[in-house]
Amino acid sequence: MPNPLLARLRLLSTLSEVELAALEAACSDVRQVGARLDLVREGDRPERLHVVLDGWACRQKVAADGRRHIPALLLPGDIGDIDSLHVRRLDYSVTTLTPCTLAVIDRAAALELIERHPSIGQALMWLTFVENATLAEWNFGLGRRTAKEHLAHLFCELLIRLSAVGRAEANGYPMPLSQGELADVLGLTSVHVNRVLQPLRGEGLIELQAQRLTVRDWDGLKKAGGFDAAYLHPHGMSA
Amino acid sequence: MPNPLLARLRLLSTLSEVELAALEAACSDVRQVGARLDLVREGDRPERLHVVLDGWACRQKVAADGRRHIPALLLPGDIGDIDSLHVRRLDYSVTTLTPCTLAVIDRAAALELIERHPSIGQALMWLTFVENATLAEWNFGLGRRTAKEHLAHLFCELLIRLSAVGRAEANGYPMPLSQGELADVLGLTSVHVNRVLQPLRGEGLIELQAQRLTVRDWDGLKKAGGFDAAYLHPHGMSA
DNA sequence: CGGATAGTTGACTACCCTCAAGGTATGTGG
DNA sequence: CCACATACCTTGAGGGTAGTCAACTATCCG
Repeated sequence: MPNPLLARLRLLSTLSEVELAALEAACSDVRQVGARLDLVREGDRPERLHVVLDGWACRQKVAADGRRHIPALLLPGDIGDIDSLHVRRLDYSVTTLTPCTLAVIDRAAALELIERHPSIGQALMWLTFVENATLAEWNFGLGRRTAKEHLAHLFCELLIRLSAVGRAEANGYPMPLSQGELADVLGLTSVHVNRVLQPLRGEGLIELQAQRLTVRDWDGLKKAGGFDAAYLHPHGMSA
Repeated sequence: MPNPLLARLRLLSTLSEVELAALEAACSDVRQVGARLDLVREGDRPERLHVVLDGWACRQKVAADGRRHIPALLLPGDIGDIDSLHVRRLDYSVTTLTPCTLAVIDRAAALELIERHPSIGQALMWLTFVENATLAEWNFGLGRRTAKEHLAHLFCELLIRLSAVGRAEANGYPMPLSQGELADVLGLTSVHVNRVLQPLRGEGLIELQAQRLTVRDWDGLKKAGGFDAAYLHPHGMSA
């Protein structure tokens, strides 16, 4: 199975083959883990970075009273805890949502890699900027979009992101999240996610069944979510 | 007037005096600008970085129908558009909220500075991670906190951030945002901000008048907002 | 077949929005 | 100095989106 982080950076960054090979070598410690498992926990002092090679994971924050929020979905090619490089205390947990294949990189090894290949550092910084842009877009969704718009927008984002790493077909993709997990992404309750899903289905924009989302009307879905992919920087560092 | 970005990095990063001096030299192009001015606009191809030396600015996104959201408040010591380093199209505008003093750094010069001093690149990456953590915390506020909790949380955050750059006293700070601007941060309407402000005043947690916020009961305010400063990484890169 | 998890629906509630009006503060020009 | 304009703040009434609580159904698995 090809490494989706490499596939992504080969297409989007300006890294040379030598640098890509060095990064690939750093991803040699590959592990399989089950679903619903904490890879790191809020408050941990991070010593390892986790690259998602296959499966879905998320960052999550849980308040003292149990309120839960998911500020990031981690898809193949994403680094779950990239800030472990320079931050000494994590303020979120990284949790698998499905069984995952991960590459685990020692923090010290990653820092050494960046020192030897500054371009890799730049590529990681670029990834961080894209995450930042995504977080800002989610902010807008949480504050200024209706639940229906927000959900449609999320479905659009996931199609673009999964396509970039070869995990989607033209008209759909696997959707392993429960309505409760979608709610924790969107800042809603599972009941309301269910209710908002119905008009999206009824208007013929999507189908969602058996852990699989089918986009029936891409233009309509984009319009319903006010979606513009620019914030995902789909053309990479140099465009 | 001392450079607040330097003050911050002197305290929080592991930069040497030589590196700090190099960064200071890069900040030599200082400009004064008025309030409510766009420094860069959504869609721009960025050629300059803007460091806030004094005054308040923000990142802002405006949808086609006029809905507005502010995903970041930029205080002295913040870099308004740090992703200009590696991103070729901005997906937000940077706008001044008050008259500001700015240092303007040419993008190429900044890249050269990082190449010569990799530690400066690491410090900037750390700043980006802290921004990221702040964005994630705002996400939680937008999705999972009530309006009153969210506003209290924001007031707490601003006290910590302004204190770090010497712009707050022990019990308060200048608050130049109108209720409408606060609403665009919190994903509310100005009417509701006004209503939520009243219990915070009535319970003796804060005073807010004449563009100045006074914290009357810090513990109470923290409790009302569920505030824990850890996400701001107030002890810097190495702690 | 039994148990657990997830999805669906209904009734009721509440937080926040919309629309509208009036009040206060500040600045400007005559 | 006053008249006026312009923001911004405050308050009220009514409505809509999303939450809560609860029950029922569907699906998956051992």
